[in-house]
Parts: sequence; structure tokens; C-alpha cells
Amino acid sequence: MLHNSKCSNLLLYGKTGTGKTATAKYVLQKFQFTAKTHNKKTNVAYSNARLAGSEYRVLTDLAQSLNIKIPFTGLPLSEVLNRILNKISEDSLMIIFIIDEIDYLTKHSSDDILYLLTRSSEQTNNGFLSLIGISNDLQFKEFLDPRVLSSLSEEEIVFPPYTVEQLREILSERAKEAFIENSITSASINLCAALAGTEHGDARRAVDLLRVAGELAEREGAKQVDENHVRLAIKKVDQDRVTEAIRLLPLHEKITLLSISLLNEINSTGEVYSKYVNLCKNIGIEPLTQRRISGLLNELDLLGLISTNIINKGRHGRTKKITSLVTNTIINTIINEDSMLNNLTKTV
DNA sequence: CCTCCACTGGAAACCTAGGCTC
DNA sequence: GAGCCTAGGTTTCCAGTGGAGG
Repeated sequence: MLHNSKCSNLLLYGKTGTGKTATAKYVLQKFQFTAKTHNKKTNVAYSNARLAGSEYRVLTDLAQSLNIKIPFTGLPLSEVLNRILNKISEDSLMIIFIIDEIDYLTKHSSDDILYLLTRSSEQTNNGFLSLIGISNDLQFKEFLDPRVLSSLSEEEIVFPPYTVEQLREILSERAKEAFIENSITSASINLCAALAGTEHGDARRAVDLLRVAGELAEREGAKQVDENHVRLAIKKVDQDRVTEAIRLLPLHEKITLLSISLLNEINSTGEVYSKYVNLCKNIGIEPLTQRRISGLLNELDLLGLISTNIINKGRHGRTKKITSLVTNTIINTIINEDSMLNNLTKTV
């Protein structure tokens, strides 16, 4: 890029917490610094496909980082892309666009924009757009349009999971920065590493664990972070992840989840649905159809909040067996925070 | 071996909110 | 301002399904 030529697209993949995003951002930060010293104008844009939620919003993210104003709805995708490409041509911009969790696009919508983006350089006279795709899903390549794949994976880097030993080193380094000397035992660090290591070597989780353990120790005024704090921390970290996930659910998914928690043990789609309809009537909102709820149940399953598997009960038909993976108290507390739903839990 | 339940999940139609053009 | 277009969410429609009970 420093020689004004388009660089290869790049595909990074590996499990969560192996440092893909952090590495990409760090390297690009260094790169931009170098580019600046050479008086090159470069742009780095970032979008997380899962958080953005749709193709349109991924493109909006890109447009915004180029200071192009895009309405949040109303434009055809191709128009959004055209505006971006025009801007690139006009200002001869050199752009690296990171699409994080790119696998989300292929699973939840079509990968049309990936195709358009990879071909974009043919439509610009000056400037160019290079892509960095980041995927957690190792198999996502199989679902990708072969034309997109060959273009996107001009270069590939696989991030293997960290070993427990590597995690231990990362944590020791981190602890040196964050903790007062001797305030954390090496046994605690080892335990953090071991606990995070059993869950496919997720460094983000390991660092979280260390931080939470530290906070717990601090709160109770302990002089040292010991292994008990770590054990408490792992529970808290797990729980926080779940509560956050529930808090962000759209209204109808919250109601669906509440319905499941109000029924006992194992439920069928039909039972959950009639409970759900009841709750909706209770608070005076229009219930969605069963077909839609069936879809929402799949989404909750994907989020790991419930587990479903399809069972055949012979003459009694075929249904999903639905179990909640979250305790009712947690669901209740969080649903209570929702102003539309809090009198629902009261009446129940 | 056949039936038939209670769904599942794909496909297409429909709806809404918004932008663009004339 | 009318008439058109789009994306994204939802509804409508329906063929398909595996095995308990006949």
C-alpha cells in the first residue's frame, strides 16, 4: 500500500479469544502510523457483522468511517456501495475494511455485498478497497460463494487456540501491569489459565477472569488474590455473559424466554407458544405467529440460552424439546428491568 | 406395514419505514 | 406530493417428517 498498489485481501480465522481482532487492529494502527510518516493517506474501517446485523448496516459502518452520510434505511445496497466507490475514486482513497464475524453474513443474509466488495476495485479508477475478513467459524469457507472465496482468501492466517502455558504467560504479563506486586499468587494465575484453557484457549476470557478475580478480592479487602477468588470469578463471568445476552434480546424473544421459564422443565413448541400468547395478551401487545416463534426459538438456541432438539413422539407428532439453560431467577431479574414487562413478572 | 400427529422449515407474499425522482 | 424503489421483519402457505399406535 505504501507503493500505492492494492494489497491482497486477507482472511483471518480461528476460535474466539485467539486474538484475531486485536491483532488486526494493532497491526493496522502501526501501519497507519507508518503511512502517516510517509505522507500517505490511508483509511481503516471496521465493522462487526453480527453487531451491525445486516448487509446494509455493514456498508453503513464503512460509509460512516469515510464521512459519507447514509440514511439508516431507504437506499438500495448497490447505491450505498456506489457512493462509497465514488468517494474512493474522487479522493483516491486507500482503504482497508475489516469485517469482523464475517461468517454472520453468509449465515443470516446473502453474501452479495461480499461479492460486490471483492469486485469493487474494478470499478474505481483511483484508490482501492482491500478487505480483511475475520471469522470464528472454521467451516464458514464452505458456505461462501467460490468466487468470493478465491478473492477474499488471497492470503489466509489461521489463529490456533492458545495453550494453557501460553495463557499463563499472557496472564503473568498482564498481572505485572495491573496488580500491586505480590498481590496475586502464581497459583491463582495458573488456575485462571487452566480454567480458560479448557474452554478452547480463549485469552479474552482468561483476562476477564483475572480482572474479575482481582475485583472480588479488592471488594472484600483481601491482601492477595487467591484461588477461591478465581473460582468465584468464573461463576460471575459466566453469569455476566448470560445476563448481558438476555438484556440485549428484542422484546418478543424476551417474552418467549420468559414463557419457557414459567413452564416446568421440558416444553414443546406448542406449549411455549400458548404461554407466550397469554403473556402478550396480558400486556396488550399483538403476539407473533407460531412460525415466527419457532424461528425465535432457533435464535435463542444459537445464543445458547436454551437448548432445543427435535423429538418424534410418534402418533403425538413431532416437536422441539426445549429446555432453558438459564435459571429462572436470572431471567426474572432481567425481565423486570424492562419497563414493558416488569408488571408481567409481578402478576405472574 | 400403514396412518397420522404436531410440528419443522423453506419459499413467497406482505408490511413498514424510509429515500429518490419528477 | 405522488409514485416508485429497497431492506428487513413478519405472516402465510404448505410440503415434509419419524415413529407410536393401530
